[in-house]
Amino acid sequence: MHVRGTVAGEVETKTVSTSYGESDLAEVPLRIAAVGDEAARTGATTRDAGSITDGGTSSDAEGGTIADADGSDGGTSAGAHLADGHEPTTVTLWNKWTESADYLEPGMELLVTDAAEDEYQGETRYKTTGDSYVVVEPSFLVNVTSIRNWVECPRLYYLNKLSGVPLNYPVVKGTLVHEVFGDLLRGRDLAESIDARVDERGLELGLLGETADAVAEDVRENATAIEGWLEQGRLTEEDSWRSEQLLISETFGIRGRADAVRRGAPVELKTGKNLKKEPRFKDKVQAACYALLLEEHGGDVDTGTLLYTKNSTLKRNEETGDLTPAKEFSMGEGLLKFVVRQRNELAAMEVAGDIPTGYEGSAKCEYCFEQDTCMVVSGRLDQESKAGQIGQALPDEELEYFERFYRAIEEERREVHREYAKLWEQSAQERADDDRALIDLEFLEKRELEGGRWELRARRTSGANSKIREGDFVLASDGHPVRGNSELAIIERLDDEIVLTADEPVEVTRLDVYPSELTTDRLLVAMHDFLLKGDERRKDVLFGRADPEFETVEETFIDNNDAQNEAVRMAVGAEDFALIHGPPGTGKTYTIARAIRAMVERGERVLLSAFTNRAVDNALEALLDQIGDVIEEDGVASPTQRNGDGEAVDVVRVGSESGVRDDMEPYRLERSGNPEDRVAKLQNAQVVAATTATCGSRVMKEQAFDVALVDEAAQLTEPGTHAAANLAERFVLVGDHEQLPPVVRAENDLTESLFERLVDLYPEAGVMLDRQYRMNQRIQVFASNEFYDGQLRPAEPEVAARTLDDLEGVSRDTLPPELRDPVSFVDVEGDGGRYTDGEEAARIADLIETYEAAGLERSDIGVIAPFRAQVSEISKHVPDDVAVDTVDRFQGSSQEVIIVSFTATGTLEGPIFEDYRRINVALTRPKRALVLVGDSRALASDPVYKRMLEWARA
DNA sequence: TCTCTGCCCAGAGGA
Repeated sequence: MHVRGTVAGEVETKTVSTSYGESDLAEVPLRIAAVGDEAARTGATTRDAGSITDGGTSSDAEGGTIADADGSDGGTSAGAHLADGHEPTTVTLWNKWTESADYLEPGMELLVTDAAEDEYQGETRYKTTGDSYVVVEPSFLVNVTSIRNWVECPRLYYLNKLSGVPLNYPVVKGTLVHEVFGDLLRGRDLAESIDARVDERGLELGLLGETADAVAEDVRENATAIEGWLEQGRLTEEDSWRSEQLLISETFGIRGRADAVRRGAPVELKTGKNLKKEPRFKDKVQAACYALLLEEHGGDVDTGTLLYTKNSTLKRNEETGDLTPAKEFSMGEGLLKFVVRQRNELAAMEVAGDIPTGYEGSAKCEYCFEQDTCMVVSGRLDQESKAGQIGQALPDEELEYFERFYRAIEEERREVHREYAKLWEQSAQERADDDRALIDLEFLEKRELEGGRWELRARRTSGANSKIREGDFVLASDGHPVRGNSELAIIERLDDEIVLTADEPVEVTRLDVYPSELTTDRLLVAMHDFLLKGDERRKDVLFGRADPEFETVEETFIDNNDAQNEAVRMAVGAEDFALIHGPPGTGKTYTIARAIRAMVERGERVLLSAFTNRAVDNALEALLDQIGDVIEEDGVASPTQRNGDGEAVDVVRVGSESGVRDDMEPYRLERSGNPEDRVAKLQNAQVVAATTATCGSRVMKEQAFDVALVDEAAQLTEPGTHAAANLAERFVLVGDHEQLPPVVRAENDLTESLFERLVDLYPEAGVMLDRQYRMNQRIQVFASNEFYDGQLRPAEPEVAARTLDDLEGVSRDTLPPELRDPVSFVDVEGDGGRYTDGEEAARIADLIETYEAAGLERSDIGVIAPFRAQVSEISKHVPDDVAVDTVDRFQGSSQEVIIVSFTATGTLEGPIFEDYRRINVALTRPKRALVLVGDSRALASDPVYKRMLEWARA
């Protein structure tokens, strides 16, 4: 039977004499969550456990045997122990599993498979058996490559995570050969595959200075060896192959993608050489990880195959050694258990937030090719390290900064891991309710595509929403993302009918969001680069050791708005950085565009970035409008724009097809194509626009800029801002810290943006744009007084006086008197719902009808609510062409009329109302009319909302 | 259960 629970106290380790001699044991006090054949193993709820039908994994079979031998039945004892699970139960871990016990701390999760029940002084206990695996924090999914790196050296694993892997040819070639291998397994023609795969990586190859022909030849050499070996196998035996399978083990807490699975056993491809008889140890470890994954998915694996393709390209006379590419080895239980113990050590360290020293492993530093890097990082970060330290440690404030942000980023990572665990810990319905899955789909068809991939189609049977979008990676399954038949797929189209592509066919009935650590990884690397690779002068300024400097610029860039003009001057003249504070409607996007144009005219190369694709595209559009004036004069309609002097300005948007807005597609840099051509396109671009996440990509990290301009900077974490700023000599941040802060999963230091910190630290390095072009004077008053010290004013009399009367066919006189003022309040007591309010929704529907009757277009009206639930409630009451959304999603846009639903009865409770920046955003979206709908008693209970009420009713 | 965007996934290799 399997035992699962939470460590409830200190672990006691001792050595005892047994009939086999001396043995180690560790006694773990465990608060038991589940005991049984299935529920405990998977950590699933009892209800979920019942739905599992295939009890076919080998460990289950063994588990059953042990339970029978003991004469006890896991299923029945489960209920008994769950009921009195408050008192910790002692679980004894024997022999080598005591190693894993060493990492246990109270509060950690522990799983013991195939445990035996024990009576000791009238108390029920559990102990490991010969078949047991002990898994520490099983819900923390560790990557196979992470385990592989960790086994090589824990410090190497850490360095990889911290500094990332830069673009280099061996890695790109290795990836290409793997892709071709996958294609061959799916039956694609070799020559065709090579051409297609090399073409797809045109941009990267170009950056590496490679030509398509040379790379294709190199890949062909390796791939031909594989092809030959595959042919041999086909001739001699009935092979069943599966390529590139993503596997998740909820028992062992491992995830990974096997290159190939042949007759149920893993095959790993390596592009390097190995002249020894045996595979390298770390390669065996990798294969063993896949074996564990495959066992959980119903296999029984006792061999692994390593394929060293370079072996077959070597000449006999070059070296004496074993030149056969394929090396098979048998996988014993000892290796599998070793791998699990290593995984435990890694998981425990990650969960505790510790940093490895290298002493955990046995690798010899003098043989390590990362020795120098390791010593430098250890030295500069003042970390204990087996390799030793070189260089001077960073100043204390920088070390403190590193630790603070490392901790914060790792907390974010653990949140991502919790998302993985929900794949099996939550039921399908819970996942769907959480918008993380689309369930109950009707499978329509599968179709093999050219190149061996598959197109899958399914239809929705309900109108349920989810956060899944086109271009996303999802787990497509025939029922369960982890236990069922499941493939990593890409959403190609998402209407009532859903179109996906995947490597292998699945009869899709369910789609789950596949969480990604990518953003977290990039934040960590960005912080590392800032502290360890960055410019000393920048650090002096950002750590308050030197003041930011500005070159005086006399030129007038914008002649009817002093603050905007000053902002452009500061942006252009900044030696270090400049800050542009742009409250709602103050033309910050225009100001950015003007500043970029000025920089480009000075011959500078500019990076334009923001957190979201939408913000990047908005800013890019404004820039194109500026330089676009000249195109129209010249009649040049191409992505190459011309500047004021008639010189070509090359603008490139870097991003994925699904991320970039359709009208910016002509500017998007396609990654595939001829390497020389691709790289020229990027290197010649004077303006490159990309999200901050993309700025952390290998391709973007090869680029250098004079200036980085970051829009919506108040919504970026500090490391996120570095991702863009690291690529440039100086930077300009544009944003408004009185609007919404960065979105982070955990409560931590990431919630304050670099923008806000610098505004506080160096107010003189910034300008606030104080003229707004959006709101009627009456609408603007509250936000101006409450959030901008009364500094925000209408840019022109026309703006101050704008009303609905200005719109064609609209007359305020036909509105009821209470709606004629630009700001009105509609008191609705509400239905007392927590996250919805049907009465408010109904009232809002009436209001929309009233506005329509007065001649307003429905598309001119927007409705804002604090909760997603209320957004869908309102959507049920109002026509489709009225935009209804959360505050968060309305940021950055505006409407003629905005109706705000407060969704609170009696009191204002909950964190959503505590952040006043959210009301600032909601109240500053309208141009001509704002209607607040809510319960006046609730609103009056908070001083800020009370002032808002007084203003609205005045 | 408060809000929620990014990112071709994970792994690719050197000695």
